[in-house]
Amino acid sequence: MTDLDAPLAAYPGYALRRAAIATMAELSARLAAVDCRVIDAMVLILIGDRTDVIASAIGRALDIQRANMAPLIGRLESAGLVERRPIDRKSLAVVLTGPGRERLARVRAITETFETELLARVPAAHRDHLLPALDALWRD
Amino acid sequence: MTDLDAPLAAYPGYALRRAAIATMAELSARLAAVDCRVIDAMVLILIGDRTDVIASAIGRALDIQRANMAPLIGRLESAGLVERRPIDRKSLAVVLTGPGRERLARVRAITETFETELLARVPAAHRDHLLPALDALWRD
DNA sequence: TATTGTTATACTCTATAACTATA
DNA sequence: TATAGTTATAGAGTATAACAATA
Repeated sequence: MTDLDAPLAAYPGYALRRAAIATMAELSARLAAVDCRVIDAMVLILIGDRTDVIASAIGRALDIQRANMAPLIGRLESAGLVERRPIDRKSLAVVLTGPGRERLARVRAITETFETELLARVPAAHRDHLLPALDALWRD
Repeated sequence: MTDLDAPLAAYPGYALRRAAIATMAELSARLAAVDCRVIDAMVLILIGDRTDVIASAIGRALDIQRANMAPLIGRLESAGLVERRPIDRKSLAVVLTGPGRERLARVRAITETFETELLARVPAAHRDHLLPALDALWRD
């Protein structure tokens, strides 16, 4: 039967929404294998080897409200993946633990595979345009 | 200061997520002026002049669970924008009312402007590649 | 004065299960 | 047997307000 969403098909905003929902659902399913959510993976990758990253800065970089960082980091800490290290008497660095670094390695492997496959699904003629086009829509 | 999200910057999946969240937040803010959510706008545009569209079919087309269609259509009905017309003793067509068609006209105007501006923000060299690239990521 | 971390809270969105009724 | 509509419910995800403590 004819596509019922034909009236929306020409809108890049619609395609952007549908593509993001579909791909994030797929990534979410893959990260479940290592007990991580998409947001957890982003935070772990962002921290990496650094020992100077505070929760507020992570929130600003990923557009997560400061108030929502507390339970997020708390969950990662409860899972033994990160620890809070005092920088001064006000700020706490969020640092990966040993198990956190092991988890990051697995998260990186899943993410790299996912991103490679995502890009491979884009026809070659359009492939190199995707990232710059998307970046123009939110980095500015 | 250096971008804290540098370790994520090369991932198209990350850019896709950020771009979708940013653009949908903008569209959401604009549609609030006519008391519509993004999902409402999509449903109104999808229905248009048709009188043969049932809630389940809308759900399949937009990837909304059947169970979540009931309150969604109920809300549009309470707002006087749609009515339910029996097709047979099992199915109900969701049809725009007079006020629904007026609202749709305003929604279309906002959406067209939004989509035009969205595309204008993409550098010309990449512009025509965006929709086909995105479509490849979820239509298949 | 601005920033950090935190708690509490409310709202939206979404997914699942279960039920009734009809094609 | 499959589909349509509905209700109830639980889990994410997110936004706001407020507070104490420190830069």
